[in-house]
Amino acid sequence: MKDEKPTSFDIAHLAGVSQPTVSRALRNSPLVSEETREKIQAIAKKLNYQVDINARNLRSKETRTLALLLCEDPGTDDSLINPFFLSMLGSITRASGKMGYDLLISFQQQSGDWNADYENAHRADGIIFLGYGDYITYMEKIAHLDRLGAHFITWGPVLAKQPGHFIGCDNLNSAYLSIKHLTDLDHKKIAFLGIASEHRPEFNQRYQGYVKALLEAGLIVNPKLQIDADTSEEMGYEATIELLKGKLQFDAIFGASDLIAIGAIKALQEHGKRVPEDVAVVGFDNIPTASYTNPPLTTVQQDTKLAGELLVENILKLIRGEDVSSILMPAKLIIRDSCGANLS
Amino acid sequence: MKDEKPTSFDIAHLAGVSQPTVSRALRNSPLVSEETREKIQAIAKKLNYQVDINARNLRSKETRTLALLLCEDPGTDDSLINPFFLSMLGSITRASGKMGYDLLISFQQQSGDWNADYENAHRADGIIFLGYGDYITYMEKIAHLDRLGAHFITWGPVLAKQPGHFIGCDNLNSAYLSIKHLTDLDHKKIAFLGIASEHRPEFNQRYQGYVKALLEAGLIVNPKLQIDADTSEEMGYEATIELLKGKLQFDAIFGASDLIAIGAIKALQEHGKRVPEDVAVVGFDNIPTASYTNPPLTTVQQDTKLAGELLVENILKLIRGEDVSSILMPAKLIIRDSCGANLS
DNA sequence: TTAACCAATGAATACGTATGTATTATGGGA
DNA sequence: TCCCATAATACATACGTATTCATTGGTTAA
Repeated sequence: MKDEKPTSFDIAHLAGVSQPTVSRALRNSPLVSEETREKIQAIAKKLNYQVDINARNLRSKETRTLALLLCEDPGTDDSLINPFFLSMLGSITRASGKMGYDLLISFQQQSGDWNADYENAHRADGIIFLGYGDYITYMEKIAHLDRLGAHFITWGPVLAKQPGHFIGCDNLNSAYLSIKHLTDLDHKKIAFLGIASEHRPEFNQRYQGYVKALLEAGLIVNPKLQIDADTSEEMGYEATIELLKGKLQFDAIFGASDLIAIGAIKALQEHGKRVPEDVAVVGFDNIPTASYTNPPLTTVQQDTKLAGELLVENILKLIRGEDVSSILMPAKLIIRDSCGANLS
Repeated sequence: MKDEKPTSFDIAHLAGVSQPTVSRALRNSPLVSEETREKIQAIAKKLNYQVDINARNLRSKETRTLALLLCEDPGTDDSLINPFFLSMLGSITRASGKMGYDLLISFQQQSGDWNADYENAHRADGIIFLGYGDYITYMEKIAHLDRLGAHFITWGPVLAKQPGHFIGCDNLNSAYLSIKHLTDLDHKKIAFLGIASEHRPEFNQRYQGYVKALLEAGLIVNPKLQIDADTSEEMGYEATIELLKGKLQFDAIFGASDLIAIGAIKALQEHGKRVPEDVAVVGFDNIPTASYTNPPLTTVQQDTKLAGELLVENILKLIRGEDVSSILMPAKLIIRDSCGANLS
């Protein structure tokens, strides 16, 4: 029907007032009389008027938009994302909506210039990093962002003396609890499937929890039982094959993520090992599929809903210039059948 | 270090040219000499200059942003979204990024004023609806959007004489294939779990495919074997309980979505029915979990990657004013163990 | 009665970019 | 030599809003 979007001038004209008065009236400024405000708001409603976001943002230098950046693994080209991230994504979307912020989502290569595209271009007031790729590389980028005064927060491992702000799972204690569960069930030769290098500190922290639990149970830590595997079913599968090919005995596997654990179960079963009778398995993340594996996977549940809310809450604090400190989130062990029953 | 974001005027000053020349140089306009352009671009790079998106959008009345709207079911308050939608979301994000568009994501109540917030406010050039809630209600909203000349496309059932533009799965034929698979395996009393009303046309289409396959196999269609269930494990579970409580015999269940089928399997097994020996089960969507249920679920795979790409491609066509027609996407039957082996 | 004051509104302007028009310089053809 | 076409650039302005400052009319206190 109407071709042209109405502007505040149109409304001003119709109401017989000036444009600034319209602007004020629509923002419920106390500077306009109640009578005028009501008249203006009625006209605005009738015309289906909406403030032009771009004009407003240009003028007020604020976007009320957050950017969510997922670092894309160059390897995986198809659209299968880590289900744990998807769950986080859902909770972040809701949380930012609740706070009146729009959410801009983007997949980025780690090689890209992250800041350029978002805050610097006034596209968003702040950035939430969900998957950041390689940690060492990320740190270099962070340093740059920080120098530019960008507002950003990261879902990732909380370390000492870290630049930027992080919210992450208490990997060490969560992994510790998992392993303790295994040792309590009398498992003695527990393999760790996951990258333990500095490039993946969250896995590294889980490895530390693993070591702590073993030592506490009086068991020997055998580094040969640690096999590198990144978060995917394939990597978990292959790592398990490698383990099976080796000469070392093992009676349990800690998969540093559910996908790894799922791949492990598959490999074990294909090679005639029963889970949990021959080999117990635990995972990490509690992705939806974890309760449907056969047997159902004992794993560590991360509270993605709370995590999303905290990420949003804290990035908003940063935007407002308030102080923020990194947050370590406790996780919970979900016990299912993949570890076997307590034999004691 | 620097407090103020540099503007095109700053660059112009440094380069000894005017601001419009900077604008043109950065957009590679043929109106500026190569020499000038290179000088300007070098300065821009050094200053880490980025065009202010808001100013550009205000001026050019274009946002290069798409909005993705998920209609939020008022019932489910937590952040567990339908995994099928999450998969679509991932593919849409990638596709729009590939086309140079930003993606704005929002969960909406069906009661909200969808258009107001996005295109009308110049926040996005077009809208992709992923979950639209109740179809009848949605149609009313669509009519309004259409009248306003909004650009939008919907992932949903393709029907005759539909306003707006839809891209959706070929529900009828896909369900037909599933049921035919069951009848080929000699199942005769097949239940349909899913809402078959006009409020959920995609389920309705699946029901039509179900009917078609039964008739073709010379079987009787018993409406009592259709039980309402919306897409969730709980609803599938409850519908199956209802089925079990009834006096009707059945030897197979078609779950109108994987989540329904998963709930059905759970209910069946809890009540001492073996799957697939006593009751075969098929699902729809091929969510990641489908291959991990016990037994693994035979289901219909939707090509979410292609769907996401088509949605983005076509909304861009609409934005450019090109013609677009609705698209019906073929799906593929994924045969797993939940239907049993061919007995013939 | 008058000065000071407050409430309500209008006028002017800035935000940073993109584009239509005007201007300058340069070169070629007659 | 002069004119015109063309290339390159500058000038002026529009986009729609929000804010600062100025103005108006009416009210209160001295």
